[in-house]
Amino acid sequence: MKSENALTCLNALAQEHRLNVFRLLVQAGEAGMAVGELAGATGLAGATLTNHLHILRRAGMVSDERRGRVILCRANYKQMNALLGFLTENCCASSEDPSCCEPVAVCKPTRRKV
Amino acid sequence: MKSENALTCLNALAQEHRLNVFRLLVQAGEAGMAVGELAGATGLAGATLTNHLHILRRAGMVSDERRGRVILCRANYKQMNALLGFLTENCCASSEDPSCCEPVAVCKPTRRKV
DNA sequence: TTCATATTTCCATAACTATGGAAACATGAA
DNA sequence: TTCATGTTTCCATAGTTATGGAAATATGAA
Repeated sequence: MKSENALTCLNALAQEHRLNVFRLLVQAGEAGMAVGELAGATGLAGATLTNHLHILRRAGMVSDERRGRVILCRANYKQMNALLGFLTENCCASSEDPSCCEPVAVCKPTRRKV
Repeated sequence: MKSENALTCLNALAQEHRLNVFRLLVQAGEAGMAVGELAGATGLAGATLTNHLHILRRAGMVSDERRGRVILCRANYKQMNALLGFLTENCCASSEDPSCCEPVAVCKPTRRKV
């Protein structure tokens, strides 16, 4: 991920309601959440939520799919991982301090299919 | 890290010049960089840079130390790692999608002193 | 003390962002 | 077609953020 993209992603997440929406979508997982559900969960007015979703979409953090009248939103884990990759490289890559990368408990101990 | 803090950190990094400053400090490592050096490297006016540094400091991403007439700034890796931890948990923790966490090359393969 | 250098604070201005009402658009049901 | 529902677009307003000049502060050197 280029720093330009990372900026867009950081920006998308650097707002209370958008971070909240993203977390809700992460919790919802594959099932996703309809825009209306998100509106209910966050208490945001429709137009406001649409604006925030637009910013998350442009950043590639959220994708959506129309299902009849509702639009189902999902968190885009790939993009989130790309962002984490960027931040990790830009936190650790050029540093000589060996302790720099250590303490992050990076991911829940899920089985990895290496 | 609480989501309130994460927001402050995200916000600190979600700006072109601040991300740039932070990356420069990461590259500089332990040696750090003086405010004046940062001004030279970024081309920002003093007052502008001070404002950005203030935001990075408040977020705990940058610490500084006076050395005579210059003020030496350093990236705070601990805070960066805490932010990465927050994001990772909020990307992966509650998800049932096993592929979610996989592709992140989290840290450069440094020797770890487990 | 006086001076030069480094940085910050103060302040005004310009630019951007968040908010939400009202109208428009999209879809499916009757 | 008509209607109800879900979502977006349009637009104005209020609030926040970025920028940098000028003055102030801090430090060390002469």
